[in-house]
Amino acid sequence: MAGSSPHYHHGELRPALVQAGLALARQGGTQALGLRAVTREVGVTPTAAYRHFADQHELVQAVATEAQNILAARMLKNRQSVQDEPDPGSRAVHLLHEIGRCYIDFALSEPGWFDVAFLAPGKPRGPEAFAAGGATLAAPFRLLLEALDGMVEAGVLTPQKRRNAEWVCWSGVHGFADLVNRGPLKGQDRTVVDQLAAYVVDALIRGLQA
Amino acid sequence: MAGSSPHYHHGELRPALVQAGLALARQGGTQALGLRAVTREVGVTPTAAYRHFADQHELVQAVATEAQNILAARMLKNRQSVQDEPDPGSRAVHLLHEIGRCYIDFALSEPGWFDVAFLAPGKPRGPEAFAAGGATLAAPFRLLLEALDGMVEAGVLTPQKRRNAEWVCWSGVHGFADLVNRGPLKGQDRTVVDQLAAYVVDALIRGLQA
DNA sequence: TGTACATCAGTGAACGCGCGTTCACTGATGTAC
DNA sequence: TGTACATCAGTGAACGCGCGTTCACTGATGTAC
Repeated sequence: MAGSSPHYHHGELRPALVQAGLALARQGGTQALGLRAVTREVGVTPTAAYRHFADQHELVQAVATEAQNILAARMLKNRQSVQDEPDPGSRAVHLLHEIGRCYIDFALSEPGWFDVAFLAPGKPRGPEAFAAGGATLAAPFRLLLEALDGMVEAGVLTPQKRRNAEWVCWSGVHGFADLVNRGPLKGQDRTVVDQLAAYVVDALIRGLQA
Repeated sequence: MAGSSPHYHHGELRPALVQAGLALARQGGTQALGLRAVTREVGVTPTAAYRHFADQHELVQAVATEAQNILAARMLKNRQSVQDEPDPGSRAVHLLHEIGRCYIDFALSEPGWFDVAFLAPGKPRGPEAFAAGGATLAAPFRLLLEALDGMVEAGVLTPQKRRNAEWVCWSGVHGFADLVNRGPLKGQDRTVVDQLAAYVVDALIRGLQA
């Protein structure tokens, strides 16, 4: 790392820091994202980070966004596999199912990234960041909204039941992920957990439609 | 605190530390439970804690259990209010509803305690602690199981759908709580959140029964 | 093309901090005779 | 009831640690003439 004297002068330090942050977070979650740790990983002085981020929190935030994007990319990839379902209704339902499964799978297979992406403490903690904006909305959440809207279009979810549906979905998968990663289901067999995950997602979707 | 020289010699230091821990956690969550911070609060040397706890983690664990018990007590209290429902079926359903609502309400009104109780990192993290034991099972979780069993007895939930039902419930309320406390719903109006909570719990229960 | 200069992304040293844990100790408690 | 003693829950000082952030600086980059 430090051996090759990378010369970040007027270079790509910012993205390099974010990438290093991703690598560290993958192993150790949010708490591995010390400002010193990240700069050390890149082979640069701690102070250098302050040219690109106001403080540690801003760095963590950047890594969090990147991790969210990784999940979104996986969701999009999985979307292909549902595409060839002929019936629009069951295609829409399957898509939602996939999104839920993908969220949980991400949490299980990349707990460190999941931690940064969805559990990292924000600093000021206002509702603004997510609220209803659009640009600042987490990418995976946007895909969830699209999937739900798609169900309405396909006629498998009434507009009335569309209301608040996103919170039911997100609560369910997010909670399940947390129970498995840090709660009572921790250490359970992966196959058991996967079956349970499928069941939970099923129950959630049934709850939406009922 | 330190002024009155409390003389914990052969006294009640252990419970005093747990109580102090609860007080600190109420404000600052798990991260406020530094071993030094807790002993300082009681007015005692950091070293003294090691007579009662093997290490910091054991202290945190004790506070966590206490916080869980507080929630369980609240759930039991709310149970009374459902007791006078005449029909056994709708009583059982209402009870489950109350338990869910209670969990979420606890998370919202006592985020610090909720954090220690359900989000504090365990140290070794095995499945043993919760798994299926009984004594080591978190008290609020036991109440959830009872409520679900009650629904089966009352005939409003088939034994087949009883399977895994606890995970659907817990995932949903736990996830919702986290979304409100630290996620996208943070800072939202309390009345809005309460309505949303009721809707989510409704959807979950419907999902179980459908 | 070559020189003088302004910009600004890095360096290196230092700041003050609080943490968990250890060690040898002391002095109050409770017990045996 | 009184004395000698063992127990053990506390003290106080020290350990080594890594953290985020600041400051004055330096030296590479890119620009103007």
